Amino acid sequence: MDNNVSKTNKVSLSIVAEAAGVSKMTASRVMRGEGGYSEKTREKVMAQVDALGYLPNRLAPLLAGDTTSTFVGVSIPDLGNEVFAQVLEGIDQKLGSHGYQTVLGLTQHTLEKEESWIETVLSWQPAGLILTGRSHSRRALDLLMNAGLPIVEIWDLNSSPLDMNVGLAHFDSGYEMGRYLVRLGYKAFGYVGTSHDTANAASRRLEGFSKAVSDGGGTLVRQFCLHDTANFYPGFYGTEQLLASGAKVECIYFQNDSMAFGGFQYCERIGLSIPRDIGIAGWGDMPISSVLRKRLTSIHVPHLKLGQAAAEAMVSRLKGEAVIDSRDIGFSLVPGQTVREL
Amino acid sequence: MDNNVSKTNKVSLSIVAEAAGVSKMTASRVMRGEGGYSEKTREKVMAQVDALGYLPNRLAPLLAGDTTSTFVGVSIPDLGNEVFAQVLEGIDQKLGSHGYQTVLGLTQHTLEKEESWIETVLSWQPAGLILTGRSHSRRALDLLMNAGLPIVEIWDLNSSPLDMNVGLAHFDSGYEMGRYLVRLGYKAFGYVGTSHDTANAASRRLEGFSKAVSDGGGTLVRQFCLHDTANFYPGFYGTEQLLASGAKVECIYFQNDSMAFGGFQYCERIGLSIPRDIGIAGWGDMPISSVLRKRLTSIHVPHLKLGQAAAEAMVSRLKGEAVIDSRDIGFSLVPGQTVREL
DNA sequence: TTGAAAGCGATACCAA
DNA sequence: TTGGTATCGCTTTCAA
Repeated sequence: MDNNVSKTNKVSLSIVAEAAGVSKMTASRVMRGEGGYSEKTREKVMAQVDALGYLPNRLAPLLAGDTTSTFVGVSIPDLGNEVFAQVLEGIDQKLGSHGYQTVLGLTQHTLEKEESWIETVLSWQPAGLILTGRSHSRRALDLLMNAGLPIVEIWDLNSSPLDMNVGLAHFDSGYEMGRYLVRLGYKAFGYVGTSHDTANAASRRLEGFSKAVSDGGGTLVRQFCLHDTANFYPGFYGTEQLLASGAKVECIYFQNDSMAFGGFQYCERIGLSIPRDIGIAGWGDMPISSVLRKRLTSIHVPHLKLGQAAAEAMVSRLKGEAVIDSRDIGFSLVPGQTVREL
Repeated sequence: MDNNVSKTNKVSLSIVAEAAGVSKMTASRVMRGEGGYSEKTREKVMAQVDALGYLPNRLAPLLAGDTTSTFVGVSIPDLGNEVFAQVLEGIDQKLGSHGYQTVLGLTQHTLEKEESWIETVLSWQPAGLILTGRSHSRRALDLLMNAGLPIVEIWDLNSSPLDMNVGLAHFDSGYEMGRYLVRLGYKAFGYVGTSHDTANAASRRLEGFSKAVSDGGGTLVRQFCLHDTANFYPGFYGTEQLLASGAKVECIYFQNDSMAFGGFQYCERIGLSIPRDIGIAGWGDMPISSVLRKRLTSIHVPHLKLGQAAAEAMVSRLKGEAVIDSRDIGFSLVPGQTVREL
C-alpha cells in the first residue's frame, strides 16, 4: 500500500538500511567508513547505496549539532570590479580545495544589504564568514558577536578585527603613490573614483594620497566620485567631467586600473599625449595593464593571493590550528610609463 | 582573544519560549507572525527574542521537509573571464531580491569539479541549481535526475535541457560573425581562444564561424587555443604565436573581447595598423569596448540580463508559476571599427 | 559486529 | 488563544 513514490523520491538512510537488511546504525557506520562492521555487511549496504542512488542529507547531522557545517559565507561588494572577482576566485578555490563551499553575498557596497545577508546566512549555521571591509552595521555586529563563529575581515588592514583579518594598508598605498608622483615633480592633481559609503577602502587610499600630496607641497585640485561601478567607462566619463570642469591638473589618480585605462583613453581621444601632457596613475595592477604599450603607473596588489590567504586563515581556524589574527598581504608600487620620469 | 564562543551559545526556540513563559508552539507562531496569539503574548516573546539575541535555525524546518530551502546552487566556470562575472552578478542580484541566496561553485571548466560540487551542494537540499553549460558528467546527470529539483542550464541554447534553459545560440553567433567578415572581403582567418573541454560554448562559436567562412569561400588558416583564462594577456600572447607561426591571416577572430583587445594591442605593438593591415573581431561586446577609440567588432550579448533571466526562471518555478522551458536571450552584431569597411 | 532509543530545532497537526 | 506530540535524517550513547 505504501508507494514510496512520494513526490520527492528522497532516499534516506533508513530506506537504504531496510533494503540492505541491516539497521540504520550499521548503514550509517558503513557510509562513514569508520569501521565496526563486517565486509559482507559493507557490501550489502553499498550495493543498495548504488542501486538507490542514496545521497546523505548533510543537514541532519548538522542539526544534531555533532558536526560543523562545510560552507562559508563570503560577502563581496560587487563583481563589476575585476579586483573583487579575483579575490572571490581566490577564496573559492582555496575553500573548495579543503572541502568547503562558498555561499556568496553581493552587498553592492551597502551596509544594509550586508546586514540582511548576514542574518540569512547565519540562520543556516555556516562554519564561518568572510566579510569584505571593516565596517558593519550595529545590528550586523550584534549578530556576529552572538553567532560566535570564525570571521575573516578582508581588504582593509584592521588593527582591531572582529576576529581574523587579511588585507593591506590602503591609506599607505595611496600615500606611497602620492609621494612618488610629487617626487616626480607633479603639483596639481585630480582624482576620479566612485562613491559608495564613505568608509570604504578606496576613500582611505584617497586620504593617503591627499596627505602625501599636501605633505609634498602639491594640491589635490579636484576630485570626482561617480555613482557607478569602478570599471572602464566611469573612468572615461569621470575624466571627461574632470577636464571639462576647467581644473588645471597635471596628473590624475584613479580608484583603480580599469578606471585609469578609461581615463587614459579619454585623454588620448581629445589629443592629450600621455605622459607628456598629463600623467595617469591607477591602483591594483590589474590584468589589462599587461597588454598595454605603456604600462599603467599603479600599485600592485596580489588579489588572488589575498583571497587565498583569507580562505586559508578560515580553514586553519576551523581545523583548530593556530592562526595569525591579522595578515598584511602587502603592495608594491609599479612605476609604469603613464607618468613622467624623474 | 577569547573563544568563549566555542560552545556556541545556542539560543533555541524552546529557550526563548521558556524564558517568555509560553510553549514552543506559541513562540513559533509569534516568530512567524501568522497570528493566533494575543498581543501580550507577542510582546513577552519578542522581549525575550531581543534579550537573548535569538536567531532561528532554518535547518530545522528544512529537515522536517515542511519548507523548501532558500538557497540556489550556481556553477560558473571561472571569474577571470569578465563575462561570467557579469552573469553571476545578474543571477545573485535577482535571486537576492527574491530572498534566495547563491551557493557558488567554480568549476574551472572541468566536468569533474562540477560533478563533485553538485554532489556536495545537493546534500544540503538546495531549492534548485543553475548550471553553466549543457554537458555534465554521467554521474552528475544521475545525481541531478535523482534529486528532482528545478535546474536552469544557462549559456548555451539547448533544445533538450534537463529542465529549464536560458542562453543563446553560440554557433549562430559565430556563424553570423563569419558571414559578416567574409562579406567584407576577408578570405584568410585566424582564431585565438582558450581550450577547455571541447564541448564548450566557445568551441561552438568557432564551429559556426568556421562554417560561415568555408561557406563563403574563405579559409580558417590557423587556430590557437591556449590553456589559460580568456583574458587580456592570453589574447596578446596567442596573437603573437599566431603571427609568429607565419600564417598569412587577414583577420583574427577571438574568443571574446578581452582577448581581442589583447590581440589588438599586440598587433599595434609590432606596427600593424588596424584595420588597415589586419582585422580584429571579438565576442561579447564587453565593457572595455566602450572606451576604445576603435570599438571592437563584436557580438553583443546581454550578460547581466542573461543571469537575471536565469534567476527569474528559477524563482518562478519555485513559486509554482508557469515557466517557459527555454529562453533565447539573443545577440546582435556590433560592426565596430576594427575590421575593414564594405 | 550489530541494534534500539534519544535527541538536535522547528513546524504540522490535533486537542483543549 | 494556547500547548502537546510526532516528525524530518542522522549520529551519539548504551546494550546485546
